[in-house]
Amino acid sequence: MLKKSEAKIIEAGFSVFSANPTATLADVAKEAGVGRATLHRHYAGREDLMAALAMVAMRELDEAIEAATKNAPSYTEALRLSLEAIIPLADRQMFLANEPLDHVPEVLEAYTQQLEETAEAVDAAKEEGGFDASVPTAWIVQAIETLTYAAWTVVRDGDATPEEAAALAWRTLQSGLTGGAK
Amino acid sequence: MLKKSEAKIIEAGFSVFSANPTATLADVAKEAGVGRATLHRHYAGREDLMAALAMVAMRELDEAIEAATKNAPSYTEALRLSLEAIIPLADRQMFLANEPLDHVPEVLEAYTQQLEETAEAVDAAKEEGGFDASVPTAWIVQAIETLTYAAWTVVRDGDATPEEAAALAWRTLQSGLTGGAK
DNA sequence: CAAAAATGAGACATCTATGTCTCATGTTGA
DNA sequence: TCAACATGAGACATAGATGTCTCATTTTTG
Repeated sequence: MLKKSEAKIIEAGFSVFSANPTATLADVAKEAGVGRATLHRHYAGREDLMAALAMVAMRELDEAIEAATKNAPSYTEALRLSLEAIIPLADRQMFLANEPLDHVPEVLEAYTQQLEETAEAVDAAKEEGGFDASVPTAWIVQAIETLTYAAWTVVRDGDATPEEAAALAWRTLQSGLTGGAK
Repeated sequence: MLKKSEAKIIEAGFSVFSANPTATLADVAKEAGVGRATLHRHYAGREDLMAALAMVAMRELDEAIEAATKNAPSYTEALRLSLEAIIPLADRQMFLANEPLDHVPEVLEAYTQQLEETAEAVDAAKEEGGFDASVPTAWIVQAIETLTYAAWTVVRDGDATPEEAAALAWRTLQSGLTGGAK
């Protein structure tokens, strides 16, 4: 459990960096209603803070997926439910995608594990016939990631509700966007 | 036509910023084999340089698409050919996606126009039956963009050749990744 | 060749984010 | 209540990137 100040700083970090990835630590402290020195007492520097945010973000993703797929009837359906569950979280976390955190071992390990879990889920769905076994797993994983991003984008732009965006992303993955001839 | 130094600086900009989006102007000048002052003589600052890079990148995209689709038999096929043509250019330009250039009117206008052209192409493809008319154009445009990014990523990671990646991206868009039941 | 333009190198000033430290104040828990 | 602890405010030093300027040299152009 995080202490009170730490929680406020983390929350402010998500809020401020989502709006502006190059925001200052002073901006974060201000948003958190906390002195700049206090921020430094808890997080040694920008990189530490970013790493902490990344860890929280990945834990939130894990929990959301866990909750969404607890009673899923199949691996394929679990992937669909995961996609749906993740989209609302995306706007809190997308800024992390552009942060160079690979050299923080803890973060790298957690991220790698998440990718592996997705790959395993995709492989399991392939077994069920949910995905074509001849399509590389690496591509399916990448497509899931980027279509999640696409879904978040259209929601952000007001072009769709989260539910609509999730449905579109899943349809794109599963059956594509082709229409019948006119 | 760019002068010699300007061309070298632009090329160095693509190279250096692709590898590290937060690289210094000094890094760019060094890579260009040019004095730092010379860089400033041509581009007032980082933002100017980024805007110039963005304009060049968009012109390159335009030209690649123009060349690839000149003799396309249909709008749908033109989109497929465009996707294929764009992927090899992506690694030069992806760093621009995370730059906040919206407040440079020239860049914003060019970017908006590119999106509009894509939307028009998608609408035309819908007329042909290439895409389901009931799927929002905004989603299709977004899916094309993000799957292009996905394709670039798997190529970068060595998981596919550009041709394979283009084929996978197009298949995902058109017919999805579903397999038959096992 | 001679004038004009472009360049390289480096000095210089500036600005901003960052990180550290101190001290007075406030908060919490025993 | 009282002692340990956390915090806010602000001063301070630093480092790095940026932008400007000068001057000698090179390159281009007419």
